Formats: sequence, C-alpha cells, structure tokens
Amino acid sequence: MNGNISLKLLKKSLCTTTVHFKEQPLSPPLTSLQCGTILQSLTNTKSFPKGQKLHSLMVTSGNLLNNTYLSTKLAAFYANCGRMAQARVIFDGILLKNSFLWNFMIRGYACNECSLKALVLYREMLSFGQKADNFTYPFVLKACGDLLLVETGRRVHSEVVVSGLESDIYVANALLAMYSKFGDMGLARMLFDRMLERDLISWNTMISGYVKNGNPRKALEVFEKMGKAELKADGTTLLGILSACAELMALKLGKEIHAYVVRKSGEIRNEFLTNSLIEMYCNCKSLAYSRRLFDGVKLKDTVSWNSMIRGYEQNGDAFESLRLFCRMVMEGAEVDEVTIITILGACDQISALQFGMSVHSCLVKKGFGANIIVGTALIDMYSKCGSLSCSRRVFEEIPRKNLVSWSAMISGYGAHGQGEEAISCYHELVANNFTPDEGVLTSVLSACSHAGLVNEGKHIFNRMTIEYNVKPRLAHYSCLVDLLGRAGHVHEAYELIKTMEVKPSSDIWAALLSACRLHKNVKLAEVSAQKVFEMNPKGVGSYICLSNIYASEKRWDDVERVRAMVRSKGLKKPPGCSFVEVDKMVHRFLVGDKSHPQTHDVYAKLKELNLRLKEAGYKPDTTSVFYDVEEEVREKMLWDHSERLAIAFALINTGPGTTIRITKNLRVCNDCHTVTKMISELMNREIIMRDIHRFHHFRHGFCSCGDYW
DNA sequence: CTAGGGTTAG
Repeated sequence: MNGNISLKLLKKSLCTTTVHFKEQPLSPPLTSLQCGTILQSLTNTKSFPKGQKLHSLMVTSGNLLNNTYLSTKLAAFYANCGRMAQARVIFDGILLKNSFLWNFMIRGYACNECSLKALVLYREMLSFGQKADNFTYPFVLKACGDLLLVETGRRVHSEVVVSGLESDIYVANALLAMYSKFGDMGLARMLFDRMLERDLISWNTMISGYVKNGNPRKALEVFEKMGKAELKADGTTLLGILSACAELMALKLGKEIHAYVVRKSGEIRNEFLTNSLIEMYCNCKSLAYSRRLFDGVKLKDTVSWNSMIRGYEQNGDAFESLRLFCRMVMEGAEVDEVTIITILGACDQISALQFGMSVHSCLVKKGFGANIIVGTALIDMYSKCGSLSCSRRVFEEIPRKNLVSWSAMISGYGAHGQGEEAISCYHELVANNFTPDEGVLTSVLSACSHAGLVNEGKHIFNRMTIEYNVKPRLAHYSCLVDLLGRAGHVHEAYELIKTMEVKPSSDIWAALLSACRLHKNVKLAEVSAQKVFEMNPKGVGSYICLSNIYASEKRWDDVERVRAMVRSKGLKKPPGCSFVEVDKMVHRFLVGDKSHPQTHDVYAKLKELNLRLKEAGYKPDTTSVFYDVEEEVREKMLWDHSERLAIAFALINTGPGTTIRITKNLRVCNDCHTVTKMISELMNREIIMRDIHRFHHFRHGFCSCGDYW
C-alpha cells in the first residue's frame, strides 16, 4: 500500500474521531513530512485537542528531536489556537528561529489579548537580528493600536517607512486601523488618500473608524466614494453603515440597506447584520420594524435581546423593556453585563427600586459586580429610584473608580438637592488625583444649581478652564444659566447667554425662560420664549411655560394666544404621569386616570385627604392652572394630578410608616408640592418624589428642597 | 502566516 493513501486515512481519522487515534497508536511511526502536513491542516482548522495528541505522539516517537522545521510548525499550531503558554515553551526551545516563527508568535500574542507581550517579542526579534517583514508589522501595529500606545505606534510607523513596507496593502491597512483606534482619523485619512492601491478592507477600516470616532457623516461620505470606485460592500461595510444610520437616525438609508441585505442574502452573510438592523431601527425610533425583525430571528443571541430591550428602554417604554427581559430570562438566553446595564436603566425610568434591587442581587451572583460600568449603572439606578444611601454604598465598593462613577455619584447628590455633599464628593475626587472632565464638571455645576449654591458654582465655572483646561461647553453654560436664573439673577443669566463663546442652544434659552417663570419676569420670558420657539418649534414645554407665566399674571388673552400656537402646530402636551412601586409592581397613573382597578378607592382616599388638609389650613394654589375658569373648577383640576393619585394609591396599599416613592414625568406643580408636604405630616409618611428635574424628600411637613426648585 | 466587524454608564 502506498504511503499517500495511509496519510489520507490518518488525516481523515484525525479530523473525524479522536478516540480511535488514542487507542490505536499508529504504526509504522509517522515520518516528519507526514507530521508536518497534518500539523498544517490542524493549524488551519484550529483543532486543538487533535494537535495536542499529535504533539505527544511526536514526542514519544522522537520526531521533534532536533527538528526545527517541525518544532516551528508546532509552535505555530499552538499560537494559532491561542495557547500562547504552550507555544512559548516550544518557541523558547528552538535555537534557529526564522521569521515565520517570530511572526506567528507575535500574531498569537497580538490576537489573544497579550498585546504587550507581542511588542516585547517584536523588540526581541529585532535585537536577535531578525528583520521585521510585511507579516510582522500588521500585528505589531495592531498591538500598538489595542494598547493605545500612541508614541510606540508612531515609532513603529517610522520603522515601517524605513523598511519601505508602507505601501504593502496589509501594512497600510493595519496603519489605518491603528490610527483610527488612536482616534486620529485625520492621519488615517491622509494615509488612506495617499494609498496607491485600496481594497475592501481599506474602505471598511475607514468607514468603521469614522463611525467609532463619532463621525458618522464622514463614514457615509466614504461609503459613497466607495460606491463610485465600484467596490461592492460586504457585511462589514454594511455593519459600519448601519451604525452610522443609527447614529444619524437616517431611517431612509437604513431601510435601503435593509432591502439590499435582503436582496443579497445569498452573497452577504453576516451573523451580526440582523442585530445591527434591529439596533438601527430602534435608534430611528421605529420599534415596530425592530420588533418584526427580532421576532423573526429564530436563534436570538444575547445581543439581539439586548438591542431590543434597549430599544424599548431608550424609547421610554420601560415596562415593555422589563417584560422582554423577563421573557429573555425565562427562555434561558444568556444575560450579560449589557443586559443588566440596560435593565437598570429601565428601572430608573419608572423608579422600580425593588425590581432594581433584585437585579442587583442577580448581577452579584453572576459575578458582574466588579464591572465598573455595571457599578456606575447601579449608582445611577439607586439614586434615580430615590435611595441615595444605597448609591453611596455601591460607590464605596467600587475599587477603582473612574470619572464616570464619580460623576454619577455627584449627579446623585445634585438631583437630591444635597449640594454640599456633591461638592465635597467633587473635592474628594480632586484629592484622589483625578482631573475633572467635562462630565464631572457638568454634574457638579448642576448640583450647585439644584442647591442654589451660586458662589460655589460660579467659582467652579470660572476656574474650570484655568485649572483643568476644560473649555465651558453648552452643558456647562446651561447649568450656569440655570443656577443664576433660579437664584433670581435673571439679568446676569441673560448677559451670560449674550456673551458666551458657543452658540446658545434652545435648552439654554429654555433654562432662562423657566427662571423667568419662577421670578415672574414677563419681559425677559418673552424674549427667551421667542428664541426657544425659533430654535425648537416643536418643544411643547416652552409654550406651556410661557402660557403658565401669562396665566399667573391672569393675562388670559395671551394664554389663549400661546395655546392657539400650540394647536396650530399640532403639538400636544404630554399628559402628566406618575409611577409608584408596590410589592415589586410598578403602577402608572395618568392625570385624571380612572383606569386603575382600585380607582374607586383611590378617589375616595383623595377626597378624604382633601377634607383633612383643608381642616389643617390648606389653601389651594391655583396659579398652576392655566385655564380661565371658576376658582372651584380650578381646584378640582389640581386634584387629579397624577402624583396625587399615586400617593393616594400608595397610602392605601402600604403599611403605616412605609416610605412612598413617586416618579413623575413632568415638573411637580406648586400646589402638589404643598399638598405633599402636608400629607407627609398628616399621614406621618416619608414621601420621596422625583420629577423631571430633581428629587423632593418630604418629611414632617417639609421638603428637602427648602421650596427652592 | 497577514489587515477591518454589532450591543454597554454621566
């Protein structure tokens, strides 16, 4: 029988069964050539267990002794399987290392999260006198990129130039990828434009580079040019473009890509594409499209679930998001950190504290507790659900805090009106040798504005550029305008807007408008309202704010004029809506809601409360009602505000002394604020209420905001 | 032996 056939048989047995091979040692022994061929095929298929067996066979039969050729192949095999420790043992035993071996080892390290070792080995290679070649550089550059070693990367780049390999397409593409990881798209673009030859990978690298660096428009531009260059998009291209569409909410293009994917489903296969489409539709607020795709996916992976769950969460449907999460768990899909982060986000929207706490214990069991993003999401969840002490505890337990976790903690204090704590947390951060970034500064400035800490806020604002080299951006100006305006310095706020270095946004004018409502400055209110209407004609909140101002001045003609504007634009005021959690169930009440099963009891409770409050001296403050109607009607219009329904419901369904937590989608009105203070005293309950801006802690007839909000 | 690939907190 000739040797070729037995070799084929052996190959076959290795590829199909492993038991057979182990039980029947091969005889006669394999030649080195045979071993080499088999190893090669095992390397290509990454058949680790089989290769390991062949390895032991080669050791016992002496094939490896003094055989550099086979040893090299074997090291390459282990490296390709990502078994770098084993590869290294063999590598170290080889005296005559050729470039193939060096390259394979560097690649192994670079592709298996040992980028630093890849770089060390690269330097070793050079000092051994082995020259780097076109196979070496791509992985060295990848390692530099992954480690974000900008200086090292540049040095390797210059070595590439010296070696004359800059025009090698693999090397050139690796350079593009490296600079895009560094965030230097300008340089990447320059290299890309200078390339004499570009392939699909070059284009894809540029597209995904622009997307990852927050420049989706440029990504689309490159995509368009790519079409002109008559290059056909593949799955990777489309992934990048879909991300860009999602980012830009470019539904039309997204749909075209979708159609293209369906049309080319024979040629373009990419397991990620459907998830990417789901994500794109979610971002474009087309939940129905997403859901249809999602429901059609037979084998939903974690990412499909995550994207869909997040879609609902981001589009304000926290309930559907939580329902889907429960389904995910029941169907046995694997929950990961991203799922948890998303679900915690859904919990904060509706203040589902108890649900959030059970997610907390679940994530600890799963071992996600050490993930800093999860930790930060927890801080946020607890503070948004009204439990700042839990936030602090989670915060303390994060061993290596980053700026985002600090920022979340500071924001938490801010939202709860604890300005002093926010500032001391900020000082703590500085004392821990962190340099505040934009986000941290926004959080602390916002905390100052909630607590009315005018001098502290101004001080931080004035020093941020000098001390931390952070130029004030819109968010910072917005906080400062809010801070000044709320504290009654509306003219100073106005001056600030007029002199600020960035173009004021509609939000900034809206902050001033809101301050004008608080301090009854009709003239300036009209100026700022005009600006908001120009810049954000669909923002219904500002029309309401202005008409509230007129209503409080009893200028009913003006109220009607503004209301007519709202009508003519076809805008609708979102109905007031409050959430309250009882026994792990979150209940939702709309203004005037009569749909809840316990409606009857709730309204009876409200009636009883109304009487008792009046006995206690309550006088309704009807200035928040902006209809020109009889006083009695106006009073009634206050009484079915959603937060009151929620409070009444909670009073009925929870034991004496239980803290009540309410979350409202709009700002709490003056009268509700007064009523809640009184209820907290009368019923001896702590009521924690979150409105669209901040928290109010009501206890014994007082609110933590000190009526400053 | 080579380069590029979707979801995550303020």
